[in-house]
Amino acid sequence: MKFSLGHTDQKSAARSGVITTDHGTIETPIFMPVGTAGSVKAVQQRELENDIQAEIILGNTYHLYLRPGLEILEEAGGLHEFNSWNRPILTDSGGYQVYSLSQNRKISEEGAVFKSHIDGSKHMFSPEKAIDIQRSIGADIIMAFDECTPYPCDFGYAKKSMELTHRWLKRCFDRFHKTEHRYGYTQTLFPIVQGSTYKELRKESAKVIADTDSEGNAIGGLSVGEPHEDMYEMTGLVCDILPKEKPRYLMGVGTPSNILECIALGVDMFDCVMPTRNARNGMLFTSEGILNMRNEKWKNDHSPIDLNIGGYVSSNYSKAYLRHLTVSKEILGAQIASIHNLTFYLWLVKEARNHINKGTFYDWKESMVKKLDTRL
RNA sequence: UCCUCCUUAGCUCAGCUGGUUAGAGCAUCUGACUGUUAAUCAGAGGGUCCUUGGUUCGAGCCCAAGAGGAGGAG
Repeated sequence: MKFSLGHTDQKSAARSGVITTDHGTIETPIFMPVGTAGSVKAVQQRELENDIQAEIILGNTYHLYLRPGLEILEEAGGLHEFNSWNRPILTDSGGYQVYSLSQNRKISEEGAVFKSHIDGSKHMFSPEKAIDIQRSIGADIIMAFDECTPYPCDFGYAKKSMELTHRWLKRCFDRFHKTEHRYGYTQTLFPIVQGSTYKELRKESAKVIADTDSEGNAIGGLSVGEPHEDMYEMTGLVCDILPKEKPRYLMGVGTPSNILECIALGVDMFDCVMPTRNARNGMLFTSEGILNMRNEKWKNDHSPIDLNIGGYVSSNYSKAYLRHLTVSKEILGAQIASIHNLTFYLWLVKEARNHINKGTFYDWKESMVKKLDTRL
């Protein structure tokens, strides 16, 4: 993997750049649609490529390991072959499941024991295992196995957890360096900053991560329920410490305005389930603001979903039609809403990139943020 | 013409030997959702209990008449 920095904004830490992987290039800042189980829910790969113009998507170690399982993925020749997506893929390590499946797991120095949410069976995830699985999946960017702490989290636990994540990180790198990519495409491992909402822990963690020989770095443990100001403060703090010449990935973020604010703080990569999950639940993000498609007020609104962002789906289907599909629980409603929301997210980061390159990012961001959080 | 059964929320229906403010599912409306255990979850509104009269301290429930519906007999 290679990262070359483009322009940097004068009034903020925002920057543009290009990531080069064996599966193609990614222009940053970028939003990465989440495809947990090898599928961006309700969206086909050709729609991701043609309509949404996604440049990289996510997969999830825990979910793919449980289903379909590594044997099938290896048989297929890796996830790219299996799901017919031949652009870059990033896999999360299962670290987030340490948080989200907290009812069904136990953490020790060795790793985490999970009870499968599918059949209740027990599985051990260690840093080594997380790397091995991600070698089998074959993503271009793979993630260190970490513990994502909940919010709120007391200082003592946050510190202990961060230190464990750091020890796990060393084991991840050891395993990563001792193993090879499987399918002829190189892989790169991103370490993850933790430290909850404590400045001194975040600084400490960021220094540890900055000192690794990684090709890119991630910030985890945010957007788990903390106030936005905390999220921005931690992100800004960490970005100042992480090296400029490596891409910065803020995991799990976020709302459209979260993304613009964090681009301003120096983040290059984002992923979030929000555009897809909320789409399936009837919520649309548009260039004018947020709307709930179930609301009665769209019943007779025959105007297109969003004319400002381009794309077939957003400029052809009307709000009234999408409301009808949503209220009727037609599958097509979930598909249209998902494609629209992702098209919008990709449009948003592309606009950000263009404004960074033109030197007009900060003022544009300030005016956009107000609009994006408006409830229509 | 007679007999039997039915009538409770927009719809389909619960509602005990009569006893607080009549419930459910669906539908409607509204909200939540941030490295997906989620096409999910939560909340709200909505009633002439067919009508009228009676019995009773008290009736969705018992009695009478009527209205509407379903089935059966002739």
